Amino acid sequence: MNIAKVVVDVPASQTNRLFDYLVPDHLIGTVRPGMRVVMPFGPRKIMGFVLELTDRSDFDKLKKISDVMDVFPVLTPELLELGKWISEKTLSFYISAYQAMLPQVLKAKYKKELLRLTKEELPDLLEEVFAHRDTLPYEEFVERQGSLAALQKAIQEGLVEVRYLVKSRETKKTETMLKANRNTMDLEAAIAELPPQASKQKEILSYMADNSEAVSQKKLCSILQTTRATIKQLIEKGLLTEYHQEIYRNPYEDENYERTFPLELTEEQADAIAPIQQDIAADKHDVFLLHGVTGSGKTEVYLQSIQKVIEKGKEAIVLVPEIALTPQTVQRFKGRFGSNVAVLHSALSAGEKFDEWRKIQRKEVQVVVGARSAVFAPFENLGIIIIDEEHETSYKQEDHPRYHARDVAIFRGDHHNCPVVLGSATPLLETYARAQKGVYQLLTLTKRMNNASMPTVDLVDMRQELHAGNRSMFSWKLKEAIEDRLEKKEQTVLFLNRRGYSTFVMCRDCGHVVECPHCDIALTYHRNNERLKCHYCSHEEPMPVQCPSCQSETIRYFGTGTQKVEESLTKLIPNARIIRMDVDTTRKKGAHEKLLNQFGNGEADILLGTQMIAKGLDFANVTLVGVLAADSLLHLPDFRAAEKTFQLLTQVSGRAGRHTLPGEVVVQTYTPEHYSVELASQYDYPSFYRKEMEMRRAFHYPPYFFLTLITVSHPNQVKAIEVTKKITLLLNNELSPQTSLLGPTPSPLTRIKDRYRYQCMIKYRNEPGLSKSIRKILAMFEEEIRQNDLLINVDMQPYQLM
DNA sequence: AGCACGCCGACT
DNA sequence: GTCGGCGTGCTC
Repeated sequence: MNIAKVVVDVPASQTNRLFDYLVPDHLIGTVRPGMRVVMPFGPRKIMGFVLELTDRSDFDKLKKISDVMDVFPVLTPELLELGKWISEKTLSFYISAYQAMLPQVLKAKYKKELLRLTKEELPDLLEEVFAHRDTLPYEEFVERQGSLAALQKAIQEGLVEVRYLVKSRETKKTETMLKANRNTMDLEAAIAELPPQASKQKEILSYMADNSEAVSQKKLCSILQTTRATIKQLIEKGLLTEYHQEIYRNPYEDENYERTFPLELTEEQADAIAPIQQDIAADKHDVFLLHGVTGSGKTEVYLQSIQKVIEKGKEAIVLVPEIALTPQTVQRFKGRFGSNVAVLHSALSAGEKFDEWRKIQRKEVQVVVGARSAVFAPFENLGIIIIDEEHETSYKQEDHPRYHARDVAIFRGDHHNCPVVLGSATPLLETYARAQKGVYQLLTLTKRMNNASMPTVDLVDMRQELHAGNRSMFSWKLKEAIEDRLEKKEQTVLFLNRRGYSTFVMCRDCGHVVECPHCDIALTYHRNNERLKCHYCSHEEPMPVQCPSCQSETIRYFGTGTQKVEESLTKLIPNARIIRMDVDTTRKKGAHEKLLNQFGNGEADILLGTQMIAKGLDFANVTLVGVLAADSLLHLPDFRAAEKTFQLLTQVSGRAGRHTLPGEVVVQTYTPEHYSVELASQYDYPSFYRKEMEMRRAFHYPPYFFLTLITVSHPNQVKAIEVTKKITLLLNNELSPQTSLLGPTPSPLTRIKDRYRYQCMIKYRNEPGLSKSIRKILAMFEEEIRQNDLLINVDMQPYQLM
């Protein structure tokens, strides 16, 4: 078993296969599958993942592995299998799939440097840049414009060597620990020997005499109000020793989580949890859809299922949408399971993420709560996987590998013989359809906890409002309701859907809209620095004083950004205290949490925000929810527009009246008669499901048809169209006649970063050879992709069509 | 992806 | 002659 099959860290189609390497004698037994290794690849050295060890190879000139990067495998055998499956399913490279499973810091960092091999003076041209150093970073050689010819000559003559360094980015945080050097008797003696003015030193020593265990320097300083300088003197006198101990960066260190205990389940909850717990007990894999109205206590079902898993000595993964991974959510899991929980989400620093990941790897926790990528938690004894808010689009990764966390969860659930629970108040249509067909098992919660009723929903037709002479963005009804809450000292959540309504800049004279010079999209106005920004590339420019087209000075920003809503709200109800939550106010680390805490403490009357306040918020004093523009999603070119509208309205409404006070929802809309708006106001998911399924069937959309989206992009528009056309024709020959091909059509955003984007949509019911056909076609364009700045993107089961 | 090799036109 | 431009092909 001295040959390793390795996936190399080169994301390219030509290297997307296994390479064989010899394991040198001193590494036999050390190198194991799932470890990262360093090995020569062509003239350089790179990182690779060992997939397996064997004793034979078809290749006769094997090179040797140069180094191992890990003490323990970072990928379990299951994850190695899973990676293969993902890359095949999503048409990505193996290496990309494996990288996606690991924390960022385990990605290799490459450095190239020049190494002097002789003690003698180098030729003038080289010595100039070397400046008598033994090593020289290669970038510096390039920066200082060193002579390539002189370098090549020196390498041939054996004076200089190019060295390739492969390093991992991970760092381990350490803490300085202090220990007394002698036994207690000696310490007393030492205290007596110290000069009388060394009072602090004496204090430290007597503390050490009282506490036999080692103590961290940080702790000691804070207890005794002293500093490193004093401690250092004692170390120099040989009375104390210091050493460094590895510690975890603990992002939740300062927070005290109040322990919670299992609540008594309602009858509905008990019925729902029973089949899940049966599966856990029997090591059986099923996929459950837990369909429960907002506030029906889905989380308690999760918590008590996990409890059973922990009792069995197994592990649990809980996925939560990034946007809902708030301290409130974390609190619920930490509160029940304490330090047995690791948390993984994007607000953590790279080092913190790595530490949380390591707790999982070392089996120091049994529960992980995290966003999409937490589905790869390296547990080896999984007992349950839970995906909360299953319908959320953030579970689909939007760049390679374009995996869906649900698919990964089901793969792992099958591998570990454990249940997968998908929870939602508004399941994705595809999911509900599978539950109807019996592929998934449906569990339903129809009632809210505490016998709370669903808030009443008032639809306000904004067209009538306009006819009646109200031109503001707040209807009379909403204004009255807000004022009423102010009087009663209750709170209001105002929701604005930003998409399609962001602030663009338009000239009132000629109608000219300021667009990004590199993308086909209007620039967004940012008030704080009076500048216009593009949300797709990094382009930024100052707010024009005159219209660039007609020189008129009546150029203004339009649309309804949260900033603008805040302004007019302040005008309308001057005494209201408002907290605004959007991308601008939550950019800083911890800002999100701070704002929510303020609102929770009653420091404001109104919480105004975008998507990020739609989910998971639970404040007892909120009795009014206002939706400013319910149909802003409805007119986007997306077959899920109606579904997304229904989801959003339901989720937002769910924020009101969750506890003892009854809730009310005011929904402002221009299309109150649309079935998604109307049925959401009645909380009627089943009717919405039936209606929407009819539409999907009629227009050949999921779940009746599968979709695959191929996007071609190129700086030259004609080239992009041409290639898309060619691909469409080729596919047409390959696929069955029942499959429909739409294309070439321009992407909804035709130009991004100066690249034109055209697409071809494949709609199919049964196309077993599709991946293979696409692979074949991609191979045909391989050279052009490499040389001609052509990009072809394939998304199997796309979510965002934009 | 990187990197070497090799072939060609443009210079000291 | 040889420097450096880029096209071509390989990496166990």
